[in-house]
Amino acid sequence: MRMRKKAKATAIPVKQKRLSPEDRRKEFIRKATEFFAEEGFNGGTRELARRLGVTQPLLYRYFPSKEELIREVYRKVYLEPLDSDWEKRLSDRSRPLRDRLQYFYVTYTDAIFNRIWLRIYLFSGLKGLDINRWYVSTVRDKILTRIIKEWRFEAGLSVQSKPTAKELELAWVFHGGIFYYGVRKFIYESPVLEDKEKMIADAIDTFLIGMTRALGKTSRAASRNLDRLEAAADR
Amino acid sequence: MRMRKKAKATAIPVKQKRLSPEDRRKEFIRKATEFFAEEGFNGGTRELARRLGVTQPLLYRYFPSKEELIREVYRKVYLEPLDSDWEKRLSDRSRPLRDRLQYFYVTYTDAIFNRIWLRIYLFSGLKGLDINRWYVSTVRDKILTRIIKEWRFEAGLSVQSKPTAKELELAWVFHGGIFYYGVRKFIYESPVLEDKEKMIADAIDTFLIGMTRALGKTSRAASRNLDRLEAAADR
DNA sequence: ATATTCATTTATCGACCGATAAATAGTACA
DNA sequence: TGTACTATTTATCGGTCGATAAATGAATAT
Repeated sequence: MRMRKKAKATAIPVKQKRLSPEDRRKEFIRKATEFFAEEGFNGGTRELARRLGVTQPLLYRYFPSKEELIREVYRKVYLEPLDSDWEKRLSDRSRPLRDRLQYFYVTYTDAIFNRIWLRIYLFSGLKGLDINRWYVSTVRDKILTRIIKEWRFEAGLSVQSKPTAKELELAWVFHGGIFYYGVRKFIYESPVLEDKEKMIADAIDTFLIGMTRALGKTSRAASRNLDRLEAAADR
Repeated sequence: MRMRKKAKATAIPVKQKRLSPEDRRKEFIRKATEFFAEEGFNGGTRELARRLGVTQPLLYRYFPSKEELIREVYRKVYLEPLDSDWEKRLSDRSRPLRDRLQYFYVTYTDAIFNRIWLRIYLFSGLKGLDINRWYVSTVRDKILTRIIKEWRFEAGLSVQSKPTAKELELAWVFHGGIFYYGVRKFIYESPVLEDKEKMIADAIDTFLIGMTRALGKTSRAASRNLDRLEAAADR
């Protein structure tokens, strides 16, 4: 059934305000992110403008088109979780990999596990955009490949060659399992184990053991490492 | 930029056909599923009708509204992967749990790992519909709870009590990791390890070891079982 | 052959969409 | 205070949307 008539927005006569263009623009992008996260990218510019407390044509003074505004939203959302120093810390071999993974996934999920980020990510993912492909590649090349490299180092294996397809797949399943926790909590709004850090710790332990079991059997160092890991997992 | 004018659909004069109402209806739902999977639920009824080779108002002879047509799509998609005998087979204790899990996840993912199912699922999930909540609950109560129960049995633990939050969380991360494989392949269209069965086998091995490590330590049977599992994982 | 039935098409409605042009009003500076 | 500048609003356009009513025409019964 189609809505007959929308209750006319009671035009509360708020005194017209003027903001500096930069502030306006930032505010527009910020609120547009919230708006499109809830409504999807088919949300109308009129409703968006209403929530911004301005009229719809004003949007077009700041963005040449709705599509361009949405592109700004993408840029902000996709770059947000990546502007950290996680890459450096992930490679800091003065600490055990297990601790580094724990730190990385806690901070990374602090950045992306929220309704807005996840919904924008999923909406844009369904559109098959370049930026989404770029992000997935980045996760693979910058995060998972690095994790595999560090794991190989701790396992006493060669660090030079590219990760094998099997290594990558195990890392993806691990990463995806953690990611899905956020989807369950913020998209499906399903109850989850409240202690996120514990969930991550368990996933990491399982992942490291699984990696060593499935791929690290060939070296003595790997076996020693497995023992150590399993002992650590007892904590 | 907005499209100026759509190239008029060259009205190829296909002789008007009459189909039986039942066939028409089924065909409409089938094609509508494909259509909405690609375009999202904001796809227009005119374009849908064009792909069906009929005119737009005809849709309203078979469905009172677009919303009702979409509901039929939901019903079909959400029930499709569940009309199997997996629940029985998952509980068939004459076979090792590892094999049962392998069989279940191979057949389950055979059903849901395709572009259409996954996209409809994600689109509808973002709308926060009841049927999506119902499906997630079903996965938890019928699949994961069962898996935990069977795992407990093999581990020599009590089978009576409900799964703990921690057990459920480990199972969800496992399940989500596998699910994400399908998302990567069919939504992000990212390259994945082509051998799906191998991916599932590795995920299962890792999961079972992880479960026993994290939760099964208290019983002697569990320890024995762990040894057996680790031996099996060598295969 | 003619009448009846109903699947399907043609025509059209009102609402909403993104976008543009012109009018208005807040602000800064002389 | 007056004037120039521009942020913001009002008004409006063409297009698309879901939905409905009326006209058409293919199958079926008589």
